[in-house]
Amino acid sequence: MKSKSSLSNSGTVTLAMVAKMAGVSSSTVSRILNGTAIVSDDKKMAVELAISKLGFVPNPMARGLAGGRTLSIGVVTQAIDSPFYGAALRGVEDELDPAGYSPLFVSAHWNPQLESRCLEMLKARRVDGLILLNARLDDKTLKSTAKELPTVVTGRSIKSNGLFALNFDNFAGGMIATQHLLQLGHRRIAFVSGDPDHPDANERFKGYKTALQQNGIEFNPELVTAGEYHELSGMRAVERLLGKGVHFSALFAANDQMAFGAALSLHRHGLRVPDDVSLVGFDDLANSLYCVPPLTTIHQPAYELGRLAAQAMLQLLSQAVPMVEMPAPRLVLRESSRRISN
Amino acid sequence: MKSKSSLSNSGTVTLAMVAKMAGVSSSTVSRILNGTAIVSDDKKMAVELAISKLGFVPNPMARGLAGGRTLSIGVVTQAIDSPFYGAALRGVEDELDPAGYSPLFVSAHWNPQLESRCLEMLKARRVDGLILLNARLDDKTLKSTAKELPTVVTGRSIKSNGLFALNFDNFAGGMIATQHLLQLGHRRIAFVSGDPDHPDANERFKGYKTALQQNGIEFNPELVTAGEYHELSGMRAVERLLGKGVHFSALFAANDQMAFGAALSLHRHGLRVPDDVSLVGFDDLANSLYCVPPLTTIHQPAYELGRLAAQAMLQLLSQAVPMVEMPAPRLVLRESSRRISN
DNA sequence: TGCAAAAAAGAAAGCGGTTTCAAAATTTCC
DNA sequence: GGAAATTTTGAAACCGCTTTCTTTTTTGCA
Repeated sequence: MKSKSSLSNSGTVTLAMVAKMAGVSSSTVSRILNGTAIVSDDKKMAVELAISKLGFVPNPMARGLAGGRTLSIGVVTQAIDSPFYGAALRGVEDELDPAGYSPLFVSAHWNPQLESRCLEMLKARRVDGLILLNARLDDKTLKSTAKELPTVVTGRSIKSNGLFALNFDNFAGGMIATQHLLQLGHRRIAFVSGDPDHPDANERFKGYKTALQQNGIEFNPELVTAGEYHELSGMRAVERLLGKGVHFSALFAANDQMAFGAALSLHRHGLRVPDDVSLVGFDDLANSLYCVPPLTTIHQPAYELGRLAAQAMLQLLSQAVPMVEMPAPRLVLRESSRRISN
Repeated sequence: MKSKSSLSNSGTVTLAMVAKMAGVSSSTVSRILNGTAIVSDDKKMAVELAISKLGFVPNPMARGLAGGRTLSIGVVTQAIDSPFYGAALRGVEDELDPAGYSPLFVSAHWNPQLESRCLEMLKARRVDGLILLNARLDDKTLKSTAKELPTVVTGRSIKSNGLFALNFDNFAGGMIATQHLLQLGHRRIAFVSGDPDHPDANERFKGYKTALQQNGIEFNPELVTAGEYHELSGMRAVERLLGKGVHFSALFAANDQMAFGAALSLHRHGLRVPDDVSLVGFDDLANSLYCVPPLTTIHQPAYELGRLAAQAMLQLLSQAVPMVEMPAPRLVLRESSRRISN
């Protein structure tokens, strides 16, 4: 019933209003806004004055429609509530924000089909670029989406036009963790692997095997059992190991979450960490530092991963060849591992 | 150098193309898309056929520009990488997605100024609604933004037009936790409070005091110390308590993260949980279930909080009066608390 | 069967910017 | 000093969709 302005046209100041107030054409205002062309100083001042006077904020919609850019970049993660991805997302956010880009987060829950749907959705929203954190889609699909949109992926090594991959050296990480245990005198080191579908899980496993081998210790399949990267699977893994009567003085879990589960299960069985079994995780989640006992683990810089991915994206967007590299894995020594007793 | 299509006009199918293929006007296609008016069945079929044949996906930009709606809703959280907010965000995501809305997440890091900037940014992006998870801005500001945009806030009780508040009963939660400890025979129950700026922290504190009082136990300020809702502050709190030589048989931390820190500190001092001191947290984070020992805590349904907030938003958006309510707090009994050992 | 009223479909005007193209204002240079 | 080359600026088309306003087609009823 109101006489006018039921829509957003009420308080909205438009570029045209700025132009009128400054006594120039809207093209000029646009050019100043985007730095698209040289504008005389006096007009520039007049426009800037008008902008601040009116409190003008460009409408991203209109910009997107007209300019073909949305200043938003799609970020597909596997689970927004995962401690690992959470940190990465924050890194992305922190890096993108000063550049004027907004991240659009979607979770694919490790489901390739869902992941493609997410991609479709992001494309429909006309994001300017795509960051895929540990995507589950195959290389071919990724390469083809990279043809349409600048893409940064993590967790795999792959090269293509418009595509940049940021990979952490999971193999080295696996080796370092195992070597650490070896140096402490452990010989029977159990391993809780991650989902074999995750390439990073396999790399960590390979690191484990290689370290053993390099130290002249035969790989014993009995000592390894599969987990699924979450706490419960870590618990179950230990149950299985113990249930089969397998003896081990140390346990290396392919990620921290499983290590937490393992620690609990060990505790339930009256085995103390690290006195009875040394425990090493992988990732260095925020609360690995605060669990009891604090967990020795391989530091994977999730936050930095996010920042780097975003940085690479920004470079891709400006036609540059991304020049970023992941830090090398390193061991964080805490209290869950110790020299073998007796 | 390519002859054409440097912009997005290459593979993009537009509504106009659908219209042409179906032999109708674009208005008709739009109407079918939005259900804005009745369209004869034969045209509808033709259009739907054309849509699927062409693989047409409406451009949200254009939609937003023309229709004034963006189908996106702004969600301001405090820290995207916090375990608590992570779960809530996932709830928001899960609820919004089927309705066709996309969340736009931004983190304010508990900084009111940053929070206003986030709001500005979201408004500039023309979101259709705002969900504020435990905002730090004052009620007045919230009420005024609610005038512009449907708003859902959590963590406070406030009523206004276009504003819906979803509050968890932190007071009751605090009482329940304390009563639990009391029932186990504890009399000297230490309390690690949260940041006094958080209204929810204060409510929990009040719950603690009230429970004591109801059981005829005098409140002893010596037993309470302030934390800041993160692990480290929980550690420090225990250090302080122990440093002052304060004796306590149980400790109630105003959130799980501080409880984790407290547990570690207790461990460092050779105090066993729960044998020497019972520990109760608040929130029931995902890994409270997997720490050693699993933490007795007050369940706060973070995921559901997110869902409910999103649900309320959807109802607000459809002009309805939101009909959602937070579940009552409940104790989750685990292994960090036990009857006092005289 | 014929005409007014209702329903369905189309034409066209935005939404708020960017960008191309052409005109006006400056420079440059012989 | 004036024509030609340049630099600034403006007018207008357009991005892809929604919506108002008409026009055309149906339907209802005498």
